[in-house]
Amino acid sequence: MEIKNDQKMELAILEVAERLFLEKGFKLTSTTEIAKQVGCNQALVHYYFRTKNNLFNSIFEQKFKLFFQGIFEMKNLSKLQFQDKLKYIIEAHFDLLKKNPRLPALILNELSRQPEQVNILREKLRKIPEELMIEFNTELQDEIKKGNIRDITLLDLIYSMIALNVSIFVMMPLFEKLLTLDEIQKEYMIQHRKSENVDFILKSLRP
Amino acid sequence: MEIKNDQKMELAILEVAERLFLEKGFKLTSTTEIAKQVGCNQALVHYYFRTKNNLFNSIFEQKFKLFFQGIFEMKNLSKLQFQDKLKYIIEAHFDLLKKNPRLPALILNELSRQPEQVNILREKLRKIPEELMIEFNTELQDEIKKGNIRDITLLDLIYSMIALNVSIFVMMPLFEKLLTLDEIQKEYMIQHRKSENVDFILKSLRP
DNA sequence: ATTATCTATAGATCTATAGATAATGC
DNA sequence: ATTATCTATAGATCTATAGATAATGC
Repeated sequence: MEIKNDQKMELAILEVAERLFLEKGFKLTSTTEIAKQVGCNQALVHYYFRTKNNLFNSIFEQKFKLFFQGIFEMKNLSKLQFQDKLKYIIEAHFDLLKKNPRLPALILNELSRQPEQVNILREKLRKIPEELMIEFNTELQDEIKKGNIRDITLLDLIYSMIALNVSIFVMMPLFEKLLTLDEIQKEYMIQHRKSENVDFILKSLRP
Repeated sequence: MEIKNDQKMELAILEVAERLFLEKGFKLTSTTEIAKQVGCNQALVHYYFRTKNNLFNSIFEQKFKLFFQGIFEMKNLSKLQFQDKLKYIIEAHFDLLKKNPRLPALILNELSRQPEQVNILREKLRKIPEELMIEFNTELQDEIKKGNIRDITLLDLIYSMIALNVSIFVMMPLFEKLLTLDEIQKEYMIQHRKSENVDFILKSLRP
C-alpha cells in the first residue's frame, strides 16, 4: 500500500508498534495487527524483533526514561527566582505529557508485567535525577526558611504536580466519551488545566 | 476445593469475576480463569451469564455508579462550616477510593470498550449529582463573596480533589514495584496522602 | 551469498455452545 | 420436570518458527 522501500521496514514496524502499544497496551496489541497496519506480513515483525516482548521493551524503555528524566530537566533556570522556576518546571512537565499523553497510562499498566525488567528500570531511574533533586531541594528549603513559601517537603510538592498534571491526560479519554468533546473544546480544557495547575500549586505554597 | 453448596455458585462467580476484572481488566480476564478460581468448569460461567460481556457489565455498572455518586454523597453536613464540609468531602472521597483502589483504573481503561454502554452511563451520571452540585456551588460562591476563600470554579476545585485523591491509588502499584514497599509503608503513605491532600487544597483556597 | 519478505502451520489460548449427567423441587 | 453442573468441541484468535522465494550487494 504505502511505499516502504530500502531498510525502512524496521522503522515502520517500530512506529506502528509504538502507536498501538500506547493505545492498547502490550497484551491487547497483536503482532498480527502491527503487521496489518504496517502493510507487511506478520512473520516479518518476528523476523526483526524475534519476540513481541523484545519489540515492546525497546519502545518501553525509551519512553520510560523520557517520562522520568523529563521531570527534572531544568536547563538554564538558575537566574530565575524560585516561584518562576517552579512555574517553569510545572509547565515543562505538563508540555512533556501533552506531547506523550498516553505514556502515563502505559507505564502504570505495563510495569506490572515482567518483574525482572523492573530492576533494570529502577537502576536507570536512580541515577538520573539524584543531583537535580538535591539541588532543587536545598533551594526549596531556603525559600521556606526565608518565609517565601509555606513548609512542605519536596516529595509532597512533586506528588501534587504529577497528580494534577498527569490526571488531565489520563482522564481525557473518559471526558471525550462522556461529554463528547470536539478538538477545540479538548484543547481549551488542556490549556486551562495547564495554567490552573500552576495557579493551584503556587497558591497552596503561599506562606 | 471450597464448599460451594446451595445457590451460592452464581455469587461465587461474581465475586471472583469482580476481583479479576478489577485486577486485569476485561480482555485480560478469561472465563477460563474465573472458572478455575471459582472451582467450577468454564461452561458454568456462561451458563449463568451467557457472555463474558454480560458478566462484566453487571459488575461494571454497579461500580461505576458507586464511584460517581460517592463523590457528592454528603449526608448531614449542613451544620458544618464550609471549610470543614470540604474537608469532610475530600476525606470521604479518599476513603471511597481506598476501599476500591483499582476502580479508577478500571473505569479509565474499560470505558472505551462498548460505545453503546457509554450513553446509558452518561444518563445515569447526569441524574445523580445535579442538585447536590448546585447546592454546593451556591455555598462555594457565597464563601468567595464573603472573602473566606479565593475565587475558583467548582469544576476546578473538583478536578483538583479527584486528581490528588485518585493519583495515589493509581500510582501505588508503580511505587510498590519501584520502591519495594511493604504493607506498613504503603499504609503510611496512604494516610499521609489523605491529610496532605486536604491540607494542600485548603491552603490553596485561602483568600 | 546474504538479507528481506512471504506462505504455511504447529501449538496455545479463549469464547460460546451442544449435549450428557447429576442434583433438586414438586 | 427443572435446574445446575459437567465434558467435549467448533471456530477465532494469537505467537513463534520452518522453509520457500524474492531482492540486494559483492
